[in-house]
Amino acid sequence: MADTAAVSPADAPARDFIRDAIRQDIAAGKTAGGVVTRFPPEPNGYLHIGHAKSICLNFGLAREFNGRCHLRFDDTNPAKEEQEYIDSIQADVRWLGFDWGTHLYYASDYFEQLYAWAEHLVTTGHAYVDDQTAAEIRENRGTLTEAGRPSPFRDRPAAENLDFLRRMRAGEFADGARVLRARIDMASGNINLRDPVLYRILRARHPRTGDTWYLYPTYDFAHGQSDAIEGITHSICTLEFEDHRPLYDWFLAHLPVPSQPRQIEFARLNLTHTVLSKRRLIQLVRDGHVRGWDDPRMPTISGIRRRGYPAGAIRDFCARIGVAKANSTVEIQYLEHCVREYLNAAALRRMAVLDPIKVVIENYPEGQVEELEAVNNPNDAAAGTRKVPFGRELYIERDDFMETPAPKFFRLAPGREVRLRYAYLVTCKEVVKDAAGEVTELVCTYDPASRGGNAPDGRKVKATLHWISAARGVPAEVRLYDHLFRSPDPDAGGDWLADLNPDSVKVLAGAVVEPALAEARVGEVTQFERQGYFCVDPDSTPGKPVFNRSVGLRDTWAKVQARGG
RNA sequence: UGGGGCGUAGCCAAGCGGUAAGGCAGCGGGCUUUGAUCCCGUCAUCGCAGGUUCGAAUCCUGCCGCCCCAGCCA
Repeated sequence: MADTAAVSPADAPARDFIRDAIRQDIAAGKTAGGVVTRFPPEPNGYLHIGHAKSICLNFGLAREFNGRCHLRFDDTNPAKEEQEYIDSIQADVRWLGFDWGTHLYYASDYFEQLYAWAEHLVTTGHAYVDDQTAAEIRENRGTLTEAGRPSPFRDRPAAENLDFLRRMRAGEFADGARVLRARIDMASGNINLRDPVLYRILRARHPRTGDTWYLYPTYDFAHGQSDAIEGITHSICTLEFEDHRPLYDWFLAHLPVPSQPRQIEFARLNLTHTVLSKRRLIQLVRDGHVRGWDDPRMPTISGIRRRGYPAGAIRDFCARIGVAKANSTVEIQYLEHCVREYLNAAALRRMAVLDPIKVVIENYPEGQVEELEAVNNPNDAAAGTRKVPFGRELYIERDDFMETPAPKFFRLAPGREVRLRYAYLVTCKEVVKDAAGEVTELVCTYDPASRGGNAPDGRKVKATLHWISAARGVPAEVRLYDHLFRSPDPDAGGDWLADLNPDSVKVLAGAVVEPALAEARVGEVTQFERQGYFCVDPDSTPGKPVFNRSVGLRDTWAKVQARGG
């Protein structure tokens, strides 16, 4: 399945408050060097669909404005970060279809410069070393309605602060013994301005800098300055950082930074029937509620990829949900729609019987096999055709037969004639059951004159079924997925884990697929006609392919059934 | 009760003073060798209340509701 398949993104150029702001900045001459954005993940977990929104936004902006987008790891907290995450994040961004060129950076690349700026703030009287414990600092920070109290060390002489800061760097003090704080305003209504911590002592091995540092900058002290160093013009982040913008700007104003980036905040993505917080995703993996970060039920990029969602569909989804500042939760059905739409154009059609029931065509010659021509994609003539073997013994879907057909059920039933796709019209003559009363076989007759699917007399049938030759079909395992959580908002009930969907995966070990599918490669997605889109899982073995259902086809019959009871 | 945001249909979202785009879902219909795709139709007066104006979702005022902030996390 080519990722280049046509999906028409909105014809009109995207329009949102961020693009408007950038256009204004360009018009005002504030972007002489071009528009530069960045995607700044912390390598403490795997990327998920929410990050995809940010990635598409940042890289998309760079593309639209002929600028560039940097990939920068926000690796300021070695206690939580790992190389595994650094690697997976790069793979995921690439898979999504974006390229940072030579612009791969790490906040840790700037540790030396950041430290120099810390000394600068100390020297200019804008920062001080605080000896208070973490508890004391918290205590003195005040509350939402009460101002904070100044630290007893707040007015320490600059020379003394500088000495302590250098000794902090030299590793003379224990973890947590002292911190460097900005001297701003302990009474500010914005708590971020109540003398925020700039550096903390932390003896942890950093994935990139190893053991060279005993102190690490906080996010606030690292982020804006890193943006400034890289010449980022627009630093786009999520709403929870809105309160940090005054601090972001404060650093840019008080330090001799090489550029003045602008921070703009947008609402992060929320999706129904899943969770998107890193903490929870980690918990799902660690506690074994899923099989790993790439479990097809996970909203992670790696999970989505294994599930068979094409990168192009994700990009389309991100473009269609838009960017705004209102908190919002997108229905997961919208994502599924985008996947279907993309795959409808791109995926080849095949036949597969998930839950087989045997059919014997009693008037079809024993031992005879015919190769019937089937279309690969009715919406794309260029996809060509293939041959599908037909024989006396076949399998059809158990759901496609009802001994006593319900109203509006127009598939196979005793005495009823239906079409076997690309093959013949067949009529059910007899129902064979086992001792338990379970239907084990259907005896049918076929109309030899209906080869290909149409009768010369022009008579119509109301249903067309997919089928597989019993002799030539290939056994397969098929995994059907449903939403990971039962309710739209797993949090609503108070205990999100209690909302886990016990039926989020259903394994069908006895499926049988057409021969052409035996050659499908891992990751390839095809449409199983009348059922959905299925992706070859890496668990596949030479004799037995394993398929993940990416998403089902729209099922009007299921809807009718549900409505009718 | 401090500070910062947000409120347009079930969901997402345009709109930037001139009389409510689009997509998803839903509903009705057409086409059909996938009950798929595709096609057509249908589906809101903009949180509330005042005010300004010839005219307001768009401006002003006051309410109401929701979200974020008191990590040496990001």
